[in-house]
Amino acid sequence: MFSTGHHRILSAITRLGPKSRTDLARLLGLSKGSISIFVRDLLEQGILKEQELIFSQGRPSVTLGLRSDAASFIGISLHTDPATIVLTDPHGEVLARRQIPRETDPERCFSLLAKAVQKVRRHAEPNIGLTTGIGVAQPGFVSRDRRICLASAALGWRNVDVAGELSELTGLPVFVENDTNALILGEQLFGASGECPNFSLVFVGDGIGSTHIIDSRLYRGHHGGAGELAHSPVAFDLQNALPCRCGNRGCLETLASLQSIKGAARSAGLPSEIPELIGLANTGDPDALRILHRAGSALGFGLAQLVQILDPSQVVVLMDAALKDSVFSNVLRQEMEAHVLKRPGTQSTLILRSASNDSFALGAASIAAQHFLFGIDWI
Amino acid sequence: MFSTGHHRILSAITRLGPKSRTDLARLLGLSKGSISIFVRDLLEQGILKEQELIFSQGRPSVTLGLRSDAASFIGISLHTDPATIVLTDPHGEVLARRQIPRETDPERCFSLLAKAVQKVRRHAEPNIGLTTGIGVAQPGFVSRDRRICLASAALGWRNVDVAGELSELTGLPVFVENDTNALILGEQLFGASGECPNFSLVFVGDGIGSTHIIDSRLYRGHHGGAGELAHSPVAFDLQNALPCRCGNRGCLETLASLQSIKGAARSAGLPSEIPELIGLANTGDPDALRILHRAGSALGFGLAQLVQILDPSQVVVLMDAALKDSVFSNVLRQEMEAHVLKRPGTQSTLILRSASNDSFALGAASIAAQHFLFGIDWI
DNA sequence: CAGACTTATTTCAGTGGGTAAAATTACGTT
DNA sequence: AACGTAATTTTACCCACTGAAATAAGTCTG
Repeated sequence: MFSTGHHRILSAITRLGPKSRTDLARLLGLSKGSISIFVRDLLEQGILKEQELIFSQGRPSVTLGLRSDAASFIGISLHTDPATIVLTDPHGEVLARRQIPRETDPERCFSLLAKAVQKVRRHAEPNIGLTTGIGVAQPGFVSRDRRICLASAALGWRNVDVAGELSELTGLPVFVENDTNALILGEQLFGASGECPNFSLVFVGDGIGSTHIIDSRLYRGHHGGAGELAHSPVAFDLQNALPCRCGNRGCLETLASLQSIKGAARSAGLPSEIPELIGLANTGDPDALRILHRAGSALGFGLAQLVQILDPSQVVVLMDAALKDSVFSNVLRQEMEAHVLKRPGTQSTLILRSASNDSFALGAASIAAQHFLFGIDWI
Repeated sequence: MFSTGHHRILSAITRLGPKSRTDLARLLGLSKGSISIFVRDLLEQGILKEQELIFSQGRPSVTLGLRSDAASFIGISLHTDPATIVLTDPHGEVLARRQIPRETDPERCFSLLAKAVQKVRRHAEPNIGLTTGIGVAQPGFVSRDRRICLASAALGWRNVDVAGELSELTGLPVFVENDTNALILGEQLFGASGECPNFSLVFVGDGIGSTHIIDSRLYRGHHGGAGELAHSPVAFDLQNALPCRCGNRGCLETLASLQSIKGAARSAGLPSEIPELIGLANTGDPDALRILHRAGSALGFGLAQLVQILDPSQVVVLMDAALKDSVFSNVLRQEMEAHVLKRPGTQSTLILRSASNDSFALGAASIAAQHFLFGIDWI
């Protein structure tokens, strides 16, 4: 239907914002003639719209933007227990959302999800674009073709044909992706990092997840294990190195994940819920401060490793809102800066952001959006 | 002259070894018809040759291989003081070599290099391929177009137009690259890692250099600073963290570089030359053992970080031959394995290799070779 | 050993994704 | 109204590549 030319145009406009035909020709290295034809197709299909006239000398250029009703996308997050289902437009605006219990039995899970998808679609305004696909974000490993869940400890799944089953029930194409990968793809498509060809994202939750966009593409690692920053070693002296559930010692996860923070709080006789712990720290409680300090500096240390090895243009750290506004953040930033090579003007920037409820589901939806907008081989 | 089709064929054959036309069609996703035409051109130009008949059922397939006399390439290493100049064939065989003092004054340096290049070319057998280009491997930062040395502390150069000057003097196209980058490109083209789309290389010398091939392409980092593994932090507890020349504390380089090993040996009143130190360690000297052990485990620790963050298919560590056959290697491997997530069958493999005198020059030559074989946009 | 079969390679007439340049459009300015 | 400028469209053409048919060069089989 659409050729790479069409998809490249959509890619540029989604990432860089509205552009004129002449801009696109320059940007993509195509002739104005080709752009003209591609754009006509996209206008006819109701995917682009002529948006704004820019006056200077000569004929005004007309910027082309994505139509909000070009299409719509379903995103499903299985990251935490209430599973989240969202319906978004091509700009990442949430048109409808829903939460349902996350079943671990595949059959029942998919059946509930399919029903929720129907409800979400019916619940949305009538004048939205045709829904073109479903993205699923789930913890664990996923096959390279984005169809099969190879293994997920959290869900207890092995070799579950998620795409096949869910596609059968809903009649829509389904794309499955690891949850943190989905997050960074969402950041790339819907977020502020669209122009960056090289950046990394780290998610701090019960565990720690990381992923990288390299050369504008998701980098999975050779065995699909890139982004195991959680198990990057931070404690060199084995006396202090805590044992990790992975069997090794000194992993970042043993110091900086929410689980480990809660564990440390419990051992110190403090409340193990994060908001309470941060409240205590704010009152100056030395134990609470010590725990948060240690966690923050461990993460900063791990991020410094990442920056030294990959030199991304930016690192986005996504975390609980409470955590983001606590000592944790400050220490994290300080410690990272203390361990990163100083080269003025060419440093990687650190962006701290609080995760929303829909972050993962939005990321999932962005994968379906990518497939619609950019075509199949942009994986 | 040659289209991407030709270059893709050469790329496949260089990396994967001789292949039949049908293999190439399948491998590159082109029709047999196109391959036929491209191959005819390459045979006519004397770049490929029909090599071997493979008999099975049906018409035997004929494998196509690179002709050794298709072309020849100059590689210049400015990595250490005697600069090395080699002339190689397309397989990375050294046809002639020469060493000259490494001048730091650009004018004089280039003039000497140009003369050495002429001598090397004259010195080689007469029946070799036309020399098509010069690669230069040098410490420091290089512009993205591979022409200018932006900054090199070791040479004291800033914004030196290496390609321009050397090209003027020799009449050959010149490609400049950071030394460690040249190393990994040589490994990719001439070495055993050609098939790997994702691998990393770490060089242990006076400093520590690292680079990554991601998706078959050299990854430089967003500011050209990927591969600063040397300044990745390994010492978490600041009491033990040594100050690094970069201004931070606890960098890998403060523990595992040859400089730091020699420094530690000197402080302990031991001989500061590596072979002697290793000799001592072999006799069981506790101080020598301690120093080598600490260096090895620091590097293993850093490599574990790299593996966790990037998940390469393999990590090649290039070092002094003596070092490679010492405790250092064993400890390095152990420490890395102790800190890498265990996932059977999908681990990154560690390859230890001793650096030869020509390693950097060969890497440099491989860049000229890449340009000839793969065309300009493969950077 | 002839003919059947199999597989590799070449030939050849399209096709689709582009390009380059001329023509057209739509503004401002004089 | 005429002119200058820059954006866009039209038009004629190019070329890399495809798919199918033809050809080549072997093995296998009765």
